[in-house]
Amino acid sequence: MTLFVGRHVNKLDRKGRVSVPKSFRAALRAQGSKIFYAYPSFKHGAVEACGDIFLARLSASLDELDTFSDEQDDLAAIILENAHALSLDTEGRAILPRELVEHAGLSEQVIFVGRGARFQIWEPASYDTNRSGAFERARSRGATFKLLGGEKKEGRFR
Amino acid sequence: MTLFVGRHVNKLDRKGRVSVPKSFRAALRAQGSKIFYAYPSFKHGAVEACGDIFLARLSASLDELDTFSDEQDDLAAIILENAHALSLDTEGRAILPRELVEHAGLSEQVIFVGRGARFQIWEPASYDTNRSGAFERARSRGATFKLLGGEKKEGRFR
DNA sequence: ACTAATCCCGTTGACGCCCATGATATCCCA
DNA sequence: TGGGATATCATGGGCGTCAACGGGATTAGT
Repeated sequence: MTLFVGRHVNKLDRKGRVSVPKSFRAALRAQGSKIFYAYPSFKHGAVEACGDIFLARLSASLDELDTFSDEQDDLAAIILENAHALSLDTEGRAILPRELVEHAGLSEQVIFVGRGARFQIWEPASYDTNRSGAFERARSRGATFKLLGGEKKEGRFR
Repeated sequence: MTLFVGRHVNKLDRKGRVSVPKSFRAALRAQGSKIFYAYPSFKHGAVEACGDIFLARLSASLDELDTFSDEQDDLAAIILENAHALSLDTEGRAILPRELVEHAGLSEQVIFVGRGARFQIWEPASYDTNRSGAFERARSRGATFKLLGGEKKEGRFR
């Protein structure tokens, strides 16, 4: 399975290293990635990251001439510009660039959050503040699955 | 058959392990899953679970959205984020994360409930309460089945 | 030579492997 | 048809292994 799933709390040691969760490493390996790409989230004070597959989608979107949305192209370009290619040491740890640590306000503990093709890295307190309500919001608006069928819309980033 | 069918009562031991019913394990294997994914149910105080196939659909539905649309509260994203990838030991048992145990109020006994592509894990008392409620509601509406026929198994029922 | 990245070990604790036991269901044969 | 033998699954617990972690040693880069 090439997907990033679930939440994992790990420590950021004083050398700036953090262990990437084992299941995330497995997903990266399944994507053929020996490294991963991390960039600041523009929606939140968090780090966002992905493997080769998602990055390739971003790149491909810029190469298309018939752009659907200039806004999307801008966002893709911004990500590619601000992405750091991070490698893993022999124990499966990565060193987070200072820029990203500051953007996300990371300290001792960080939480990895799987979101399918991507994942995020949060300061636990920020994560609680920003995301703990999402579950409740979804419930209260009576969220249900609509699609889940085999058919898919033609979208970009495929 | 890759579907989860029927009800099975199993024990949650003091290590937090629970045997996944044999037929459910067979369904997972038929899906090609050596693991399964468990997450808190939105509607009920229960654990919901699925195999690779369902989870891959969730992720695909996220990819169909514009990549940068406001996906934060999307149901699929929330599930991916709250899901735990659980593996089975040699005996076919999984350890249920504390978060899920608490959400469902599980104690000594749990009941596995097949729901087709997914299954649920309930505290037996909660299940009985909820189920009898659903039964009453359906009967008072004079509900009829549109699709396939109804119940197939005689199981625990109160 | 100084800084930073990578490697290498030792420690710790959780979880996966293993075996032994119990509880059912199935079969076989007198 | 009854009852013992067998197979299968669920359960309990001991123990080894490995992932996460911390820190020292080594290499690389400018």
